[in-house]
Amino acid sequence: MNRSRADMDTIARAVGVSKTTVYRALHNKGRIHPQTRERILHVASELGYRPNLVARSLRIQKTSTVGLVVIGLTGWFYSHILEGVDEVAQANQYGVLLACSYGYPEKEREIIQMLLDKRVDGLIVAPADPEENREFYEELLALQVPIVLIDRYIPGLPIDFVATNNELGGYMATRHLLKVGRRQIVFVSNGSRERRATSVVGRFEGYRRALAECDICQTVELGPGLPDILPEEEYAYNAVSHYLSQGKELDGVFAVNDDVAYGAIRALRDYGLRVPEDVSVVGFDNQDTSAFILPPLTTVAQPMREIGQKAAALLLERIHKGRSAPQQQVLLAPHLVIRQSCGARLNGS
Amino acid sequence: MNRSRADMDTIARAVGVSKTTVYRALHNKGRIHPQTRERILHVASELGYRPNLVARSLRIQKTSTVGLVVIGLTGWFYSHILEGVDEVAQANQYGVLLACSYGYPEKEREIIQMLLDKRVDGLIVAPADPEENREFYEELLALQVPIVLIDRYIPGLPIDFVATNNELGGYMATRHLLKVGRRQIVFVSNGSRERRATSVVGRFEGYRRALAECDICQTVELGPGLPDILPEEEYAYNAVSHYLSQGKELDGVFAVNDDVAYGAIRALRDYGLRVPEDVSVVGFDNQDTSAFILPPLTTVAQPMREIGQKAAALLLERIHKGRSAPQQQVLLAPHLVIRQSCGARLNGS
DNA sequence: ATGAAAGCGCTAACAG
DNA sequence: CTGTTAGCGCTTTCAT
Repeated sequence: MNRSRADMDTIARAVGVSKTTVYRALHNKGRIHPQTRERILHVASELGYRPNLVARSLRIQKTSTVGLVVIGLTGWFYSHILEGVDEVAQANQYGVLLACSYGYPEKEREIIQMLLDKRVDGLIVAPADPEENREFYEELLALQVPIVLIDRYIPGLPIDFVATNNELGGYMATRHLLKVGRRQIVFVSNGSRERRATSVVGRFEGYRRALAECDICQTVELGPGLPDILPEEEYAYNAVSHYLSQGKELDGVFAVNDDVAYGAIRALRDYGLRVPEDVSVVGFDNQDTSAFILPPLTTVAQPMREIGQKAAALLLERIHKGRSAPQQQVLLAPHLVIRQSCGARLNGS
Repeated sequence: MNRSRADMDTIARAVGVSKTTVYRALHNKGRIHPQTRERILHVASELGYRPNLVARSLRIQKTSTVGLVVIGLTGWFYSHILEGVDEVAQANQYGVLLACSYGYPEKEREIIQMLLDKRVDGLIVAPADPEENREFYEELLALQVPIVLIDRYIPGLPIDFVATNNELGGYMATRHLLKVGRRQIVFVSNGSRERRATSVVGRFEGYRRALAECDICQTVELGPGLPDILPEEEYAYNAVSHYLSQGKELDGVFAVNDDVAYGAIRALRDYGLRVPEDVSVVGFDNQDTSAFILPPLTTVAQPMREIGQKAAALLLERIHKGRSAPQQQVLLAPHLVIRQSCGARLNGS
């Protein structure tokens, strides 16, 4: 880190003025003689001066850095969220300190502690579990740490939060399956750890509500119980295959995300069922790939990049406005992208 | 940032000792009376003391933070690299300051400047362009900034670098196509900006070499020239469709990555060509999805997470060992994953 | 075994 | 218009 070329003091000495004057010249603040300013600026660039932001941070008690903790990065979802956060952070001259919890609540705590020790100005986090770290978040709240949750929240805690309206998404997906005449619709989720996340729970609730509206009270869930194996496609493939091999029936699949849908479709096919003729399937996320597989996947699109942007914007607002302002819950609307995996529209793409 | 509860001075006063003693107790350094130590530790946790890492950084001239700049995060590739970096960073108590260049060389410079101002201890970067920022990197080199490049390098500059052996990957892919009897093999790349990257150039070179070995000197490249439109699937779809619509022929496709392969396959199908019966295609990256689409995609797998890990490890080594040690170029071996899109093995997965 | 004091590089209040 | 001084919270040298 010792590579910086010169500090303000060096410049001051070189020009023959005081450090304060250099400061004024560099920040164009307060009265300063244009000539002096020029000389200073010239020498500064001559010496390749660059401000030491850690010194500044220490002095002004603010780092212009936000901490971002997510479950993992390999999925379509968080990648996009991250870009959204990055965009607004860059636009506001903020840095982003990133770390993954990989789904472990205790790691999440460690990471956050570390970020706090590094004195980030605020935090954006996708909590690994809705319950495990409840007390921890209560403490953060008490400490007035600016924080906004994304994708998942901690029920009952007044923390700002931005996500897709997952319940609505699940409802829309299921309604669509119902509309194309399906009645034996199963919900395929992913690993059991993920299953507890409020986002997944929301999708399931939407699914349940839609079924209930049609007087179907039995919900069938595939996934939990199986060993947690990534990749998601494989997990789903196993879940659906297992269900089918027991002689159980289904004519519709609501997959918790597109990757899961791919795995489900493959399992159906391998079992001799045609999609969409025999079974309709709808996914969640609208990955780019979903428009190009066969059959093109009907899926619930959520505005991921916007979640990231909105979360960052909200956090910056919190950081600047401070403790005031009540909790904000931003729920972004999902929308259904109809393709061919449900048979609703066998042409088009 | 003012939310910290107590500093060393507060503790010192509370216990009735000096700041230095508190320091010794907290770090368990030097001689200190066990009793005093206990008392200090107790009061510290009582007060919820947390070290101020920015103060420490200023003092010791080291931030325990690395800067990471990538092109974008929405692809399979960088997501995985990032997790690799994150893993070893966490294991070594380092933080990761992340930012995306989105492919713009000037943004890349700005970002790096900002990271340097924040005094990161080192940088990991996937340079947007092999030429545009050449001088800039020469300066960084002169300034002795610890830096390792990933995925793409700047030809001629002695900067540490870790990536897949892309030339070999391209060669393996093309050899395979040749082996299954294909002779009219086209290379489908993506946007023209990306096309300049050394990783893509490498794949192309491997493709060319394999063809040359079979006395095929004509290479055909699809992609460059078309408007740069994301998503990649769509770009590839257009490129292949356009080629086909001109009445030109092909019996093999080497796609620069799996997403491009999906788009290509779809274009072939829509044109009435069967994969793998009429045309063989091989991709690059081995995304999880590739094993589940139809036909399962034959593709060149690269060890992405390892690239991230290795890059981080190499950087930390540089940071600690300093200027010594010659440039290191780490090329990780790719391997071919044979599925069914080439027809070499119509069973299995 | 403990303490005093200096200083990392910057900002900001106060004086002139 | 410019300079002096103090201090952010920590580490480290030198005394005691």
